[in-house]
Amino acid sequence: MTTTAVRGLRVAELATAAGVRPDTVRYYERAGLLPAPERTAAGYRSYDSGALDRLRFIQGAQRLGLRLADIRTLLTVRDTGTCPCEPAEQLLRRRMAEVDAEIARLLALRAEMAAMADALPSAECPPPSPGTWCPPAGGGDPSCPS
Amino acid sequence: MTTTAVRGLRVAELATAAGVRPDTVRYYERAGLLPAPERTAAGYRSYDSGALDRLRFIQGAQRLGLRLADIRTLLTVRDTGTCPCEPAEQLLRRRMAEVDAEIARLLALRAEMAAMADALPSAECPPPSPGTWCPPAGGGDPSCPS
DNA sequence: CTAGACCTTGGAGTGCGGTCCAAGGTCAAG
DNA sequence: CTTGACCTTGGACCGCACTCCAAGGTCTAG
Repeated sequence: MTTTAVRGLRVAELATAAGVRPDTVRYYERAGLLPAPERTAAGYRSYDSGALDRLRFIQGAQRLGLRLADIRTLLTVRDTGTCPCEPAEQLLRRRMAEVDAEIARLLALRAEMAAMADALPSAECPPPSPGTWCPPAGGGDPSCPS
Repeated sequence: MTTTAVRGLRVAELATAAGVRPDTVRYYERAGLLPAPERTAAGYRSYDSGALDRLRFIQGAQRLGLRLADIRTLLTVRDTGTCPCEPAEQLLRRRMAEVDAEIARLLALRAEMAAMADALPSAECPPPSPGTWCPPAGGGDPSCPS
């Protein structure tokens, strides 16, 4: 057998491999997302490649917009040996609904902003007109130009 | 004429009129978004309708996603008597670009999530399969189902 | 006159996900 | 043996926009 003395990754190596900072790795440990790793005689954290997988999973889930608390839940389920697909699917669907809502909101916003930008051409405003405004955004108030 | 002793709004009245909390109004004052209002003999803040306009403007700008610091800049310009259209237009365009980028990001994300949701049908996972996963999201890894 | 609803202030806390710090220990190169 | 790069810990701090708190003052209805 290969002697299993593979000298685990130190925290900075793991962090670099995943593209995060050492502090972030330690933070995840404190937050319960990464298990406490083995330690060298000197007390240094020593990670195996499983930790990198886990870290990458966290990043993937985070990219979807899941919060660390959700991700922790998923990881906890997995750690029981159960596949976390079921909770993951729920989170996924919930998050998809959120994303859809956000897209809709932003599209509406974008349209509104475009209309606004139109309404102020290259805009020469009569110098002192305090009290009126450009972006009150609410109910059509192109009070500024023309 | 109506005697102009219109008894200005107290902070809670202004806040209610705008749909925010009194603390928020005071916070805006501290943050330099609302000018220090007149005070009654007892030291109570007393607002006129201009404050409500201003507050509504802040809300409109905020709805566009502008940060309070940006809004303060706009308000500061206006307070000189100059129309803030020019800075407003810059902020508007910058923010539009941000919104566009965010929309694009979310659309890509949504597509990815939809593909993922497809990939886990109603998903019966072989009970203990730790190490593999559902949402690592990175490079196509439907490791969980089937 | 008293109860209760409002007002004042400065400062602390919230949530989220980190990020930085100081004081001290460890390790490898030169 | 020294230098410098790493590691350890607990805790403070960041940004953002609030939100809440305590301790005290004021106002108004009954």
